[in-house]
Amino acid sequence: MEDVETRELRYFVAVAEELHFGRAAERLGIAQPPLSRAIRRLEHRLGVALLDRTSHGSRLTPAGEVLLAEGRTALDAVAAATRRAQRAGPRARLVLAMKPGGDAGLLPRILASYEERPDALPVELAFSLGDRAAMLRDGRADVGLLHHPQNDLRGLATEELAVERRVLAIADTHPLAARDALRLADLAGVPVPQFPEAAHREPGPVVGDVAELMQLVALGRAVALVTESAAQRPARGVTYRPVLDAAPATLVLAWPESSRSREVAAFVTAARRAVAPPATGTT
Amino acid sequence: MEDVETRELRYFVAVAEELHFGRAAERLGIAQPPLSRAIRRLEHRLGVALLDRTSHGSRLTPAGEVLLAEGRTALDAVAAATRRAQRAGPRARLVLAMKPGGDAGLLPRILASYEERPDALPVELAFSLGDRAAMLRDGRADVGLLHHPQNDLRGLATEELAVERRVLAIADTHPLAARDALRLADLAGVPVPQFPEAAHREPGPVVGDVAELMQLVALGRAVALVTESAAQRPARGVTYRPVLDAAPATLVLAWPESSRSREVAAFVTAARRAVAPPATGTT
DNA sequence: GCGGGCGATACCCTGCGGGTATGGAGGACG
DNA sequence: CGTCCTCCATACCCGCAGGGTATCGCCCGC
Repeated sequence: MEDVETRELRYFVAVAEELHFGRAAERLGIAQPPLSRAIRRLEHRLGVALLDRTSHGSRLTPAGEVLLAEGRTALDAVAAATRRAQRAGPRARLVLAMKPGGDAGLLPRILASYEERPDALPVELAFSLGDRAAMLRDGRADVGLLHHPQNDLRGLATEELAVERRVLAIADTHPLAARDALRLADLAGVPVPQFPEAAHREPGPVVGDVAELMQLVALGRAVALVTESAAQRPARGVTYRPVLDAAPATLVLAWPESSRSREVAAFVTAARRAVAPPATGTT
Repeated sequence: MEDVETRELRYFVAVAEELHFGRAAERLGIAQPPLSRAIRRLEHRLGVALLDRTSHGSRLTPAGEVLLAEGRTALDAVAAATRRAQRAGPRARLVLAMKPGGDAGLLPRILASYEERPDALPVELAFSLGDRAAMLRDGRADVGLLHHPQNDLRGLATEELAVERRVLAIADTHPLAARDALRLADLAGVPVPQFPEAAHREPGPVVGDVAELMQLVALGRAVALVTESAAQRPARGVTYRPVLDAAPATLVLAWPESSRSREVAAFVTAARRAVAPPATGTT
């Protein structure tokens, strides 16, 4: 019951993800034998087998599955601690993670509301098409604009900001664009691009930014479900069509649930005030 | 931006809590100079000062405050990962944290419901008067019976089980026992025992278990607010009196929000089913 | 049966984490 | 105002853990 160092956890996670000591060692930038030894020592210390080694790759034991899942969140927590501490030094600031255009037009009001506070920190916007929830979990961001249920909000506290319908971005020339409204079933065979975000080995083209995406859509090579507010910006060759049975997306302000940060709390309060219609406010 | 080892975090947390390198080193079981070096190296690597050293103790910088809070949760996460992995090995089991008598009488039904499942694991009961929420956070337990708002449920997912009124346990002979009902204000000067749980430097006697507590109450040296169901068990020399304005306690089943464990999910489902009145169930 | 791929073992070396001894600065107190 | 005491930092040393190279043993596929 000694204690486990983050290095050991990183090693184990690498092996568990690769299921191959050689590749894992390469990814970690070390040689294979020290890695084998480290994992072996870890198993010995915990008193459980983590991997079933065969001569053609390895497999996780149940304990290994658990350590993979819990170890990832532990590594995130460690990374979050160091990053947030660094950010709290001189030049302290608040990092807001969001998808470009993913604010439903609310961001100016929210920022203005926050910046009214005398103790407001500079707010740094971190645009990302990737997993913004992960940015909150590992400390790259302090607060984020996310969508429910599209994002996995576990471990995050949230404040609902708006509910948005989603529409389909599609090429003018696409046969489906001739119709006034669509259903999800109509999209069965159509390629939907994946951001690195959803690189869950799903099929479909992978795009890196919004411009690429719109290019693909205009060319008729793909379609994309976007929120109604994002569809305000016209793009050449692209039109928008309602999808009758697409679940709406709820825009939420999210932050790590464990946060006791006064600054995050202040930002959340300011955002809530900015979004709530003044009439509804309970003074 | 290297990476921070858990040892370094433990060292920093010790220093941050003691605000004294010598005492922290003693607590950690090492000498003071290596500790100083480790903290210095950590500050250097993060690029921020964590402590303001004076020749009479030290104080935390803002970055240090952040690292203390976030570092604690990170250490909890690491501990949770290893403990849960160990528990997932052979002799896998589910650990349920609860206060003795803190189940509002629901536990037998919950356990029976869970044990009906063919894949049910053995359930180990972990009785604790201490911080049961912390047991979930650091992996000593998998699920817990907690009270809202008495427990800090941040980072935990919960399922409401019951709402309980709280009553005052008081000695027969106590002057206040003569009255039929009390208000919180009546308890102003009366010592309320603290469990190590609430050892927030509050005044009042500290007790280690329920027997000690009841002894103190019977002797008139203390009173205790307990849930109505816990008051079912009579104790010699102790009576129970309603407290009109004591906020009720909600008994909740709680588990780590980040848990993806199939077993925890099964237990929660079983508990929900056991507690919901059959009529209300949406078969 | 043989070759190739993968993990384990053997062995060495460097650096880091730990120790003791001591210096230097700042506050308390006579 | 000088002295002492407290506390952290520096200097120096040692041992081991963590990393590297070379090689073995095993199993699977051909």
